[in-house]
Amino acid sequence: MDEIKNEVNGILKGAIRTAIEAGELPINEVPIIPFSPTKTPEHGDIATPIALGLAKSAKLAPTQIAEIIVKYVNQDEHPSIRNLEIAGPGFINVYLSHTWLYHTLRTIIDSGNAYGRSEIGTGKRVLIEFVSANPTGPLNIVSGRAAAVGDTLVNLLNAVGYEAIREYYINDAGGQVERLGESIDVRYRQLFGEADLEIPEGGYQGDYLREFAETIVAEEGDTYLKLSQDKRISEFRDKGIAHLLKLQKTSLERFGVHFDVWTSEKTIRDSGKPDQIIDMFREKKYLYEAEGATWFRMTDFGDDKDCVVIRTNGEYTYFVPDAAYHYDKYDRGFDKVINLFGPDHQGHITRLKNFVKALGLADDWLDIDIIQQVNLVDSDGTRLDMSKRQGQFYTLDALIDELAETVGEQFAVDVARYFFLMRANNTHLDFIIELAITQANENPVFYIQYAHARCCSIFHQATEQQIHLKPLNDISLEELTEPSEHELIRKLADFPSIVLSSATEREAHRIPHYLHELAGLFHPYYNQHRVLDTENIQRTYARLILVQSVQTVLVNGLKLLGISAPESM
RNA sequence: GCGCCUAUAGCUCAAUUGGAUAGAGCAACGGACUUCUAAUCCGUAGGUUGCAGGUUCGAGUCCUGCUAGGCGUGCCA
Repeated sequence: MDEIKNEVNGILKGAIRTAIEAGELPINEVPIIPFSPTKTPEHGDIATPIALGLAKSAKLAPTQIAEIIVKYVNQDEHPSIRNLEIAGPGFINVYLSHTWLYHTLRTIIDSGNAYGRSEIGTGKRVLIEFVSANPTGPLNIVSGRAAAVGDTLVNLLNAVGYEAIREYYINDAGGQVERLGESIDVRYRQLFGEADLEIPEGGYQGDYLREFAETIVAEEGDTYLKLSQDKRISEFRDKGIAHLLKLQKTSLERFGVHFDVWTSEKTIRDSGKPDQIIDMFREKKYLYEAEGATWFRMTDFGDDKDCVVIRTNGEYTYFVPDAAYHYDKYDRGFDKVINLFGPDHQGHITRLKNFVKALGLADDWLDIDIIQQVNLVDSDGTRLDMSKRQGQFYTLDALIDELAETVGEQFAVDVARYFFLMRANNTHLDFIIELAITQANENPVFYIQYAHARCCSIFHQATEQQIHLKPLNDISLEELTEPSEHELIRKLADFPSIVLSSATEREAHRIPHYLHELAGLFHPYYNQHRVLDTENIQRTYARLILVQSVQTVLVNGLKLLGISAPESM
């Protein structure tokens, strides 16, 4: 598609140049030619609104300009163009000769699992940090969404040439993990008769800590009661972090997400890098003392408030290790860094970006996207509210468990990933459990997977009928004359540009939509036309190539999403 | 109060970033299995894109002001 677009681009530019030289187009230079999508086949294969754009500077009616441009295209010299048409307010619709369709199929077959890949990011290293949940509880649904999106984003960036990695920041230092230690301490002592002890303010109420305390007692008995409270809490903190981190890792592995790098906040703090950051900020006069604390002049960067970086008790607020962490990312040589944050980190975005700016790094070096909230919608339409602090929350594991009950483990992961990926990141996502399981028949995931299974089935049948694929050069693709076949090929031709734009715009949801559309063209085709037909073996060979191409794109697309492509269902 | 996000068919969402007649899927109704898998297909229906202005050849998309919801907002992360 891109090749042919370039060719058409060149032809139109040539026509415009000649028109200017002939004095028919009163403009100074040949403009960049925009292409707009053709929604229906009546609009041709490629369309451009260039005449609309030139209307103002040329002081001519758009249709008039379009006519002039078309007049200067010598169609005899360009066999790839079948026809040019002026339509609507002045669009130039380009109808391509069918050879490009067949060429597309050859490209897909030749490229195989590399079809869709491109090289815009070659030589650039990108780090994507996502999930990074506090090690104070199991992963919840929003973390699951972030995991699916981040994982796919890395796949997408790698597909377009970047060298992208997955990184998890472990918040194993600071106030929250202190509360974790205290909470475990309470649960532990409750098991030794102190029933009226309560979880402290800001602590963690969830049952998982009760269970964890029981495990400790079962394994080590009352040994911790002999320690001082401070010592005991710090032991429990470290034990708890290790335990919950392991739990999170297990959930992520189950969900098919493998992080390349795990960075510990505690390690960052202990490295002395935060101290260097503070020194650097002090040197640059970004800091001042007030009310017994040390403040950062956030207002210098356009924010409406300054913020505390060293508390009155002498400890750093999380900003300092966070700034140090990002400087560390920079030190590791990444050309670009992307963070996916949960909805509760809104306020952190501007500040972190400002800190990064204060470190002297480029404004667009760090991009931060919010992965919005997920509402689990119950069968009766009620939304389950989730808050870790109140102990009432839906874990990623619980969700997969629930899905797996009806559709099995593999599909449960597939369905969850698809649902998390099908919506734009910044929209609130309603996860309708009913649609994911009870109505499995109408499920978009199955719809796509079923299309793939049907492709496989056709090849299976072909083998049974002793029909064997021939080399591409021996097959006459001109047998593919049905409009539905051409429409399918056009859709297949779109795939690389969809992958490219999803990657660069970080809009992973376009892939699920695209695959659903592709399946939506394939199923009707399958129902209306037989692929295997011994009466017409030449056409059979050609159609098998088409089916193989569809299969290839489905596999490549699903792979980007981390969703399986079953051969039979 | 201020900042960010969201508002599109009964429901959940798209719309290639300013392009042609705003599209899918659910849910509803009627049809199609001696056929490469009926987890499929075919047909019917659904809209003042939250409201009011503005920018221009052209606005769901951009600017302003409202309305409603979500999140955030100087020593939690």
